Amino acid sequence: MKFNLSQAEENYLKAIYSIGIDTGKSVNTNQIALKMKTKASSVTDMVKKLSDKGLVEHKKYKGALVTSKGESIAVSTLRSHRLWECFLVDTLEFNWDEVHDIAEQLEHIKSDSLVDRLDKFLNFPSYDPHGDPIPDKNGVIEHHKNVMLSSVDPEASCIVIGVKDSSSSFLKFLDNAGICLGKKIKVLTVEDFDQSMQLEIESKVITVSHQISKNLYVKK
Amino acid sequence: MKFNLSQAEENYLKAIYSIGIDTGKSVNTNQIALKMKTKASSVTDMVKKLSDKGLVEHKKYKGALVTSKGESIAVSTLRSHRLWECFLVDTLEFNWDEVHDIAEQLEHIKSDSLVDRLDKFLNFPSYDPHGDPIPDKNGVIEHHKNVMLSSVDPEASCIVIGVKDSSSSFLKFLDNAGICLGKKIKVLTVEDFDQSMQLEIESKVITVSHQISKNLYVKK
DNA sequence: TAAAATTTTTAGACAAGTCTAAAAATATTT
DNA sequence: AAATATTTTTAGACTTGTCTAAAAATTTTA
Ligand SMILES: [Mn+2]
Ligand SMILES: [Mn+2]
Ligand SMILES: [Mn+2]
Ligand SMILES: [Mn+2]
Repeated sequence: MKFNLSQAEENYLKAIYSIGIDTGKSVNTNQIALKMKTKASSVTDMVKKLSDKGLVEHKKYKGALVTSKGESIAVSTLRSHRLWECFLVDTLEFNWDEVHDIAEQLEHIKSDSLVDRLDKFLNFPSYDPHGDPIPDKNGVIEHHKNVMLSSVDPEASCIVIGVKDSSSSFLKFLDNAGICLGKKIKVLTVEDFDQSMQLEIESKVITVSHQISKNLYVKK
Repeated sequence: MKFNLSQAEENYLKAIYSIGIDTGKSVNTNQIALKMKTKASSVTDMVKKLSDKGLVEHKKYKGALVTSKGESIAVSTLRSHRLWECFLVDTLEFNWDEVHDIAEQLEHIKSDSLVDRLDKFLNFPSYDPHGDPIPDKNGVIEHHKNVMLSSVDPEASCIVIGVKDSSSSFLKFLDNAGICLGKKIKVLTVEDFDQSMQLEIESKVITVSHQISKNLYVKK
């Protein structure tokens, strides 16, 4: 079967797929509505449509999950999104906080070979500018282990490998704080009251809220 | 006033603008319908809408013309289209017959600086892969003089500078015939009956129909 | 210039995707 | 196990862009 999906359908599939990956469970209507910034009733309509096309499995009142066909479409949209983000940052020299909304449009361009040629031109990158893994041509994607800065113990050091939130405001905050991918962070203290953290970054000390620390992926 | 136009609106504006440039006269509903591959009634609806927005001037039963606001949007869509075609051919190494339909989608991506950054990355090209002039940042566009191969006299020589038809089938024919931009062509004879032409291209002689010769822009 | 042909517009319908408000089902409290 | 609260679905409406068929205007022909 040949799938020529609308942008809306692709966006919903991506949302259902990624919430499903995060939680491991069946995805609720309201969770989808929240992610898609739309109303539950619109979600119900779309889920029905995707279910009719065999792209999601849906049990009334019990939420939805992508099928394998649905997953492969969602993953290829993610691949396209992340490669375009690489292009925008590496080739066109956008800042990492400017590219998400543009990639949100570019990911839907229909062409048999466009994304693969882009991949080749970019020299087959493994991660996008926000540290998210890029699926390969066959849809194989590495799932990283989701260690957040918020779970690092006092005195321990780690390296920033990704951001959970790609919003412009969060990324601008990180720019100002001197935090970027690959940067080494040492956790000095964690405040018991609000879980805010004192961090040492290149011999400067700063304090960040839990809101910040739970949106940064780190390793080691 | 801020214009956030739909893809359909941008495509109609481009069509009305380019037919208007070609003919110099007010553009008929049926001409637009033909170019847009749609029905006259749909054109009437859209022309009304564009007229309400002040982007075209329309007199009932008398056709439409873009206003200066409409023209500047049409030209900036053309600029985007042609720069993306350059990118696809020069950077991603597509053949010139593969890029039109992809650029038709890419031209509608909304971003304040994307097209200008692309322009810079491509080193400010003046022509797209089909020989069409690329408007600059301010919407200034060179209009070339439209000399067709079909109007060249026997014994005269000329150089191919553009194609009027960007369809894949026409461009593939040209590839097979060894005709590309910059190629020198000598007209040997013109058949009186069907205006077919005998051409000499790099010491090979070929015959082409009027259909072909009237779709090639040449100079000298 | 009147009849015929053509072009353009109107009228009404439809599909996609969204929304609000109300009904139905499920989950949580007591 | 009811009563209450929450979630999800349905019902009906709206927008955008399209279509067919019919009416109206314009142009061409005779
Ligand atoms: Mn999207
Ligand atoms: Mn990203
Ligand atoms: Mn287009
Ligand atoms: Mn072109």
